Amino acid sequence: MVKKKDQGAEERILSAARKVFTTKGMAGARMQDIADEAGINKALLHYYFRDKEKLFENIFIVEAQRFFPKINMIFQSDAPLFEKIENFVNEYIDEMQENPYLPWFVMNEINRDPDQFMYKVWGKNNLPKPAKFLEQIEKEIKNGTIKRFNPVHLLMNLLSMTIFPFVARPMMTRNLHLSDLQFRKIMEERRKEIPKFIIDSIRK
Amino acid sequence: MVKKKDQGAEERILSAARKVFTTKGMAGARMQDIADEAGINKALLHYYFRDKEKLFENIFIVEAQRFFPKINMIFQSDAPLFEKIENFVNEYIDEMQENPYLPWFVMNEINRDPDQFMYKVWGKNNLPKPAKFLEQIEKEIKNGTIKRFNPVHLLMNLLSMTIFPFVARPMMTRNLHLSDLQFRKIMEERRKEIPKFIIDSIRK
DNA sequence: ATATAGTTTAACCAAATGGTTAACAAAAAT
DNA sequence: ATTTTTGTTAACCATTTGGTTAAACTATAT
Repeated sequence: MVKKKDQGAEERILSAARKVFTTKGMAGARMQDIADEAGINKALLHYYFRDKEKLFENIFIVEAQRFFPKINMIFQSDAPLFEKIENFVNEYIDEMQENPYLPWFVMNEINRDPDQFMYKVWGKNNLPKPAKFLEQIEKEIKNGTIKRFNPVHLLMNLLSMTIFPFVARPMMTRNLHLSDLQFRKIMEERRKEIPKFIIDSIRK
Repeated sequence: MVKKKDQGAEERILSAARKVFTTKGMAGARMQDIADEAGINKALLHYYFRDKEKLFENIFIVEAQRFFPKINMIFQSDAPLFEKIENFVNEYIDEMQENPYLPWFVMNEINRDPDQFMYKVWGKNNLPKPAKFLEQIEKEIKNGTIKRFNPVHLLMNLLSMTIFPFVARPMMTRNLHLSDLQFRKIMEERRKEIPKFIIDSIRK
C-alpha cells in the first residue's frame, strides 16, 4: 500500500492499475490489489471506473489506439527505406521509454484473443498493412542497393530487435544485471545501433 | 470439447492444459476449460494431477528445466563466436518448432515473478551467465575480426531475432497473413537467415 | 461369477473475487 | 448556516472457481 496524498484518487488508481495489470495480466489482477496499491478502498475503484473491464480499457486500449496508427503511418509513408527504419525505431523507443508497460500488455492481449484485440485497436477497416514496406524492400533489392533475401525476414528482424528488449525487460535486466537507468541508457543507444546494425547487414 | 478417444486421458489432459495455459495464462486458465478441452470431467484432472499448480508445473517447469540449461551450455562452450551464434539459433528454433508454447509461457512467468521463476528453473546456483559470451565478443573486437560496439547489443539482437517471432506469433501470422505451415517454413529459413544477417553486419 | 484395483462421473463445498449498498465525511453551492 | 453534491468506507452479496466426496463403471485377476 503506497499512499501518495499529493495525487488525486483517480490518478492514483490509474497508476496502481497500470502496475498491477502489467505484472499480473488482466486475469491475474485483483481489484483488491489495485485498491491496496492505490491506498484506497475497493469500492472507490467502482466509483471511478464502473468495473474491471472499464478500468482496463481506460488504461490500455486508449493508449494502444493512439500509438499503433502512428506506427502504421511510418510504414506507409513515402520515406526512403533506411530513413523509414530509423523513424520506426525512434518512434517505438520514444513510446516504450515513456510507456514501458505497453508492449507486454499488447502481447498479452493479442495472445489471449487476437481478433478481438485487433478489432478494438484498429476497428473494422483500418488494419495494419505491412505490404507497402515489403514492396519497398523488394524494390530496393531490384535496384541493387541491398542484398537479395525474403523481405519478411527484414521486417521480422526490425520488429524483433526493437520490441523484444522491452517485452523481455525483466529477463534482460535480471540476467545482465542492469539497473533501470542502465537499461534506459542501453535502449537509447539502440536508437542508432539497430538501424546501423540492419543497414550494415543488408547494404550491398 | 474435442474428444480424442485414441489418446489416453492423461495425455489428453496434458495437451489440453498446454493449450489453455498458453492462451489464457496460468491465472486466466480455468480448470473447467481444460476439462472441457480434454473432453473429461473436472474431477479427473485432480485425479491425475493433484491441483492446478502441479498440472502447470508438470507441463512447463519440467520442460523449461530441460531446455534452458542446454542453451546455457551453448553460450558457455568454447566454440568460436560465429559458430556459437549458429548453434544458439538452431537449438532454439529446434525447440520452438516442437514446443511453440514454451516462449510465451516463459515470458509470462518471468514477468509475473522473476525471482521465483528463475529459482524454479535454475535452482539456487546454476544461473545463466552471459558473461563468457560477452567477453568473447570483446575479444573478437580486439582481434579486429568484427566491428567495435557494445557487446550487449549483439546479445540482445541475437535473442530478439530468434525468440521474438515465436513470442509474437499470433501478431506475425495475423498481420502477414501466414498459415501455420508458412510460419513454420519461414522459421526454418531463419536458421540460416539470422546468423547470416548478424555476421554480415558485424564482420569487418 | 466375484472380488479388486483403477478410472470416471455428478453433486457438493469452501474460499476467493467482482461488484453493490447504505451510511458517513468533506467540500461546494445555496 | 444549511442543503446538496462529491468522495470514501465497512459490511455485505452473488458468482465463480479450485478442489472434494462418494458413488458408479470398467477391466482384470481369482
